[in-house]
Amino acid sequence: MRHRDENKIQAIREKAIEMVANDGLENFGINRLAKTAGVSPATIYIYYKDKEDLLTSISIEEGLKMTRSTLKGFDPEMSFEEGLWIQWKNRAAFALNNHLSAAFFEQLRNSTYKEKMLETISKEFELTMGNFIVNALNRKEIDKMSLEVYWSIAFAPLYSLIKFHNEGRSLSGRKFVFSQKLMKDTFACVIKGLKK
Amino acid sequence: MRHRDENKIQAIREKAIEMVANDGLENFGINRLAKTAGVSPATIYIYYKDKEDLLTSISIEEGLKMTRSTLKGFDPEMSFEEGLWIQWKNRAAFALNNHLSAAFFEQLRNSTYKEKMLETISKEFELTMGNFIVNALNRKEIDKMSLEVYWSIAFAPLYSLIKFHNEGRSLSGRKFVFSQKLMKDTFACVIKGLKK
DNA sequence: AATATAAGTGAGCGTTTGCTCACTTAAAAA
DNA sequence: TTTTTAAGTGAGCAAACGCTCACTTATATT
Repeated sequence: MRHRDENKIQAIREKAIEMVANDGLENFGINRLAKTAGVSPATIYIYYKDKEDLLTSISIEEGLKMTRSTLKGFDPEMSFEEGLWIQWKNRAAFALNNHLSAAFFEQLRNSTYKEKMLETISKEFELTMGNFIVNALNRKEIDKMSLEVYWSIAFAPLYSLIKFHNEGRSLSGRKFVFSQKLMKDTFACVIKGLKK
Repeated sequence: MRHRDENKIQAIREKAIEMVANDGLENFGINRLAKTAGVSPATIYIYYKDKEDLLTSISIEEGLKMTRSTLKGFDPEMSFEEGLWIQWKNRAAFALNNHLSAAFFEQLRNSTYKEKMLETISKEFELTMGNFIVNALNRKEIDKMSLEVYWSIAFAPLYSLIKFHNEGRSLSGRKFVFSQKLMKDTFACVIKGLKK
């Protein structure tokens, strides 16, 4: 039996991420991917059932990477402020160091493929985060709120900053640059709003 | 000279929005749109140069509708809290009453078409919002911060709530429902973080 | 009624799409 | 060394794609 060529399988994954991140999901195609990855179209179908399977599989892998990276050094028993700050730092670092992965993920999160991937990924998030928020509640660090409201206040601002950074877009005249100080200031604002 | 049939032109716009909102940008096509709108493919090209022109034109129109709707009854001279709250209410109302428009806009905002549309739309936003934030600064209602940071803290949480609502997704077990009370609570949190 | 002009069309163009098939190649098992 | 198995391929299919063209239709102008 012939060995699987790990270079090929990795080229497929890597180029798929690159292409979706750079040219958008709406311009992504299997034939183009095959050509870019230096592989026959048929080879892709050895590893993935179809286009949808390829995109959802890769997005789940990348999503889990991102989630795990975000939770590195985090413990649900931590104080609310410390725990949230670690996640902000981790998440920002991932976005800056894995720009293509993050952009790919963002594309899929806003597409018709989102259901399958979010189902898988949010489970990991819910478990850890559910405990964290319950602990913070018990210690009376924050007010009672649903997980969705919590997410919207605690994480949405960070995601927005990252998006501004990635798009290189600026609302004001000057170019927007993501700095540690800027993140810390924004975090301070968010924490102030959340804390009792 | 024959008259333009407003029904046709409107059907094209309407169905384009509907199709992108429901099936995603990656499944949107001109032939399909023509069939759905009850029109010849060639007719579409009377009104729009090509597919890109159609999508960007419509997205700019819808985006301006949304922006104007959000600023209804708003005045940059208002107190910070009152002004921001009006925008929250307006923006939420628009999202709930114009679900398809909002979903269409969100699809394009996360695609390769975003540049052209955001360029046009954010101008209107910047002017009004720039004044508003400068006024709040002068009155010492908030701390100095860039427009991007302001946007990320003041609006990203609301957009996140709306997204949860539209996706019908729930992180917790129960289904997430967007209520006036929920919005008010979230707003209180955000204001608390922003106010001096 | 005749003419001019722009709206609107259906058939279909060349290309690209997702995907398959008959086939070759590499390596383990016999 | 031969056989078996799965990896990997290039050519190419049917369907869909974006878009155009020769044409018909409706209305304002002459």
